Amino acid sequence: MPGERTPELDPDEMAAVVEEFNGFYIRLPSIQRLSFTTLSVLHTLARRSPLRLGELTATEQVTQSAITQMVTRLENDGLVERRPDPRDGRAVLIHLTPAGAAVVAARRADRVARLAPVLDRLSAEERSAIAAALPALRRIAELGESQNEQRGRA
Amino acid sequence: MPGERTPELDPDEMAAVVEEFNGFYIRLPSIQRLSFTTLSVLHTLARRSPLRLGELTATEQVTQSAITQMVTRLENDGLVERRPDPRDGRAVLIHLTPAGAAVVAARRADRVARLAPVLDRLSAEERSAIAAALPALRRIAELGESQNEQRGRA
DNA sequence: CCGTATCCATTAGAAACTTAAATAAGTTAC
DNA sequence: GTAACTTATTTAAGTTTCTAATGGATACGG
Repeated sequence: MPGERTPELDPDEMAAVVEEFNGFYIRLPSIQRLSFTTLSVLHTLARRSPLRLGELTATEQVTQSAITQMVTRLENDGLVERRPDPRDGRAVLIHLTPAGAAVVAARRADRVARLAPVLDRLSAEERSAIAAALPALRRIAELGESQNEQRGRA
Repeated sequence: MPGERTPELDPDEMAAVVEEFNGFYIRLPSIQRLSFTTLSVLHTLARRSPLRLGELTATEQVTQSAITQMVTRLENDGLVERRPDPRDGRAVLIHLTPAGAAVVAARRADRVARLAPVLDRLSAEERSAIAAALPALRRIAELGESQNEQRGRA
């Protein structure tokens, strides 16, 4: 049909839905022995490890002193590792260890296990609609990240 | 065409994308004076207020004592209000005040203001894909919630 | 009623964070 | 090369927020 209208994307509606969805999604994992900030650090490292301690501080909402202390705790727990940065002797590179990656993976697996049965209750059309939107959501994350890097530099 | 294949929705991929997207989305608001748990409580109340203190405890990952103390702080700040439950003399109903609702709304507005320019950089197709997926995402949140209620009862 | 369970508050102490200042080592610019 | 800046650690005191344990009031079921 010629006059077919592509659906409009309203940022307000999107924000409302995302918050609603996240309210559900965030509560999916059953295991919750680590604090929110700690999990956030591990998750950040899971996506881009190694990271300098300063870079890690920039992504989280705590002071640099707090990150230093947290990394020390995580290192004692064997979840991360400090290594020298060959390109800058002052810096420290924080690496996620296999054990640390396992924690993140376990949480992901836990979420998937609880998410999958819910997805099964959707219609085929609903599932395809979500599948079709995933690349765009991924691209938002990419665009937003490069934007934040520029914000950080300013 | 007859053999058209609807795209498959892989739970693992969805979890990966959602986490990636959330990494961006969570960091959108600039104002960050309240702790994560506090914001979570306010947000929960924004969707379903009033709530008994015990119900609030069930939704968050902290002890009942921590919720009692947090509600006291929030009450001093004028963001929530304690009122007796007419149906149960032991219980307390936590109401979100207009000031509390304003905090949640301000955060939402802040997010939208930062989200909108990123959405503008997407293609029209990407935007429609997301718009088309929103109802399904909303339904997941609904389905997941009723499921969690059953989990809570068990 | 009376015992028991439920709901919330209170207390004390622990954990994690902030601020601030001092240190140390490495890099950069002149 | 030297001064100025950066990066990270350490220490200490103070604050916030959490847990654990206890207690008090109300509801509920024989």
